[in-house]
Amino acid sequence: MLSHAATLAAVIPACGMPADPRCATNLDAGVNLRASQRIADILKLLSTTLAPQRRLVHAGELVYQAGEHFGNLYILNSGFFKIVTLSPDGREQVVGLKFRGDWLGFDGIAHGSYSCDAVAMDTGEVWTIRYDALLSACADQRELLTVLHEAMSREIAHDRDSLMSLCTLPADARVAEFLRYWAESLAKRGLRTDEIALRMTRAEIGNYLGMTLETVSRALSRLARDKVIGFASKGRRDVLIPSVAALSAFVQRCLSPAPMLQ
Amino acid sequence: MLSHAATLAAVIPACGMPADPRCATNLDAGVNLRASQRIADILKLLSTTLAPQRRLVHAGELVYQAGEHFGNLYILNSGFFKIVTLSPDGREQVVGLKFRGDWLGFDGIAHGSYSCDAVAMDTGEVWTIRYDALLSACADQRELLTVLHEAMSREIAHDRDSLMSLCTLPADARVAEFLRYWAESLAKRGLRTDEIALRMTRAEIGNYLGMTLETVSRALSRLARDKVIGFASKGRRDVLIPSVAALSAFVQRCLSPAPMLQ
DNA sequence: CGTTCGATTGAGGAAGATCAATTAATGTGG
DNA sequence: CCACATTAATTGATCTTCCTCAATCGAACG
Repeated sequence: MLSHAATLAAVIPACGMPADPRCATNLDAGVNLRASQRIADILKLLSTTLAPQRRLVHAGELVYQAGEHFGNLYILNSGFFKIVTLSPDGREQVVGLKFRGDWLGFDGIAHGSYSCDAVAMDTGEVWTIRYDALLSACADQRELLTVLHEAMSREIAHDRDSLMSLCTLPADARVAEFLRYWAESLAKRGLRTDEIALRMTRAEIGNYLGMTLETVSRALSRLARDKVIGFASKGRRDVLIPSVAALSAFVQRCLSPAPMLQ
Repeated sequence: MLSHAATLAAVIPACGMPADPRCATNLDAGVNLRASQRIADILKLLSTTLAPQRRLVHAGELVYQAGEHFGNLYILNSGFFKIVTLSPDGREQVVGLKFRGDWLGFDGIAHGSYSCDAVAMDTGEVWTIRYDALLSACADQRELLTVLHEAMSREIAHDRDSLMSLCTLPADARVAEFLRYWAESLAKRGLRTDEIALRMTRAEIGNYLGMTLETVSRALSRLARDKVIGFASKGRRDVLIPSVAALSAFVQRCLSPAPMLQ
């Protein structure tokens, strides 16, 4: 059994869902520990070399705003944030979610002004770094430039993943994948994933995933019915995720039209 | 009438669609001329300071491949390219289109290997730049670093626009917006936009826009029926765009449910 | 000249949007 | 602390959009 799993892993190295869920948990534990440590290291590096201005923000407050003159990049030390763009004709769209260690404001570099709003979804700490000061510091410290480019690269790669999910997954799978990504993000920051507090309304989730709030609600109900997720005792805002692997499995099940139970 | 339009423009300053199309054309001509010149300047700068290896690629050939070890960034001197990602479970997705002056390979910086394929859609010239050589050059020349960061920033901002289109526009509008973006991209490179050769099949366009090839075909037929686009005499691959502003107007018409002719 | 691939168009069906009603959670002022 | 108002979530019924399946047509190519 173990050897079979090992063979599978060798054949499909990029596959995110090994046969044995416990195996995945153990593997991921190591990966997440390293990721969590790396985020901490980077924050420490930035803190010591740049002495960023620290700012506490509360739910609903803006880190920066569309149209505002670009001059700073922001790094999240804690909290959860959403990136919202507003089109000229009034369409509003959540285009990103940000966690501890993530950078904000890259979109401003090219245009000279930010093209979106960055909104706190709960209380958090934001570090402000002047872009020109960062560039100066990068001249001395190559490590800093590497960190910056990695952050931008990761954002580009992740946006492409989002595009893929939007284009290829049916609604139920998109919701499951959304929860999986949220749980993964928490895990990579050393946080619990068995009970997560989505700080977004169904409408916000739906907006982010390109569907209506009713469809989100139905998808969540279906996930709960299939025991892939649960709801916390108080309210249905907090989601219980017994197994992140089960979420991945649900996504795959949506894609294979073969064995659809009832 | 004119004063009414002027009032509207004042109220909605960010609106991309002035009342008088000729006005838009004249304005855009200036913007595009500057954009075209800027692209040429950047290519010249890169060429002189980095002496990149130049490589000719033909339709269907890969610039780089998913999984390949990261070491280079690529700059397009000519041609049209698509970025394709393949998920572990076999879903294939066109996640980007690239033109002269665009950079390829940013996604590789974070992971250490590219996460997608870059495929030429016709004959073009690609410049290869070693990433570490680029960083070294950036240490001496601040201008180079600015150019690099602007390119990454633009990619991030554009990915968000794509996300917004996917999430908020109905199929017909998405196709119109796709054509508008393509035309805009050509204009910014000093190329004609009244007759454009889409080097993609309906299936590829549909994949990129998150819809089926039949829906793309029907959308194009509808656009042609409404005289927003036309088809070149030979075949229906090449699209005639008498007015880019008319494409924008069509997108807006799809969004306002009010005056739907028949 | 037939073969193949891409595009178009139609008919039917399914996923998801819209509309509407109900319930649950949250907050507010008395 | 409660009655009330408000906002969020759920669920059902219906309708629209888009997908799927299928047939036809056209262009390119050996």
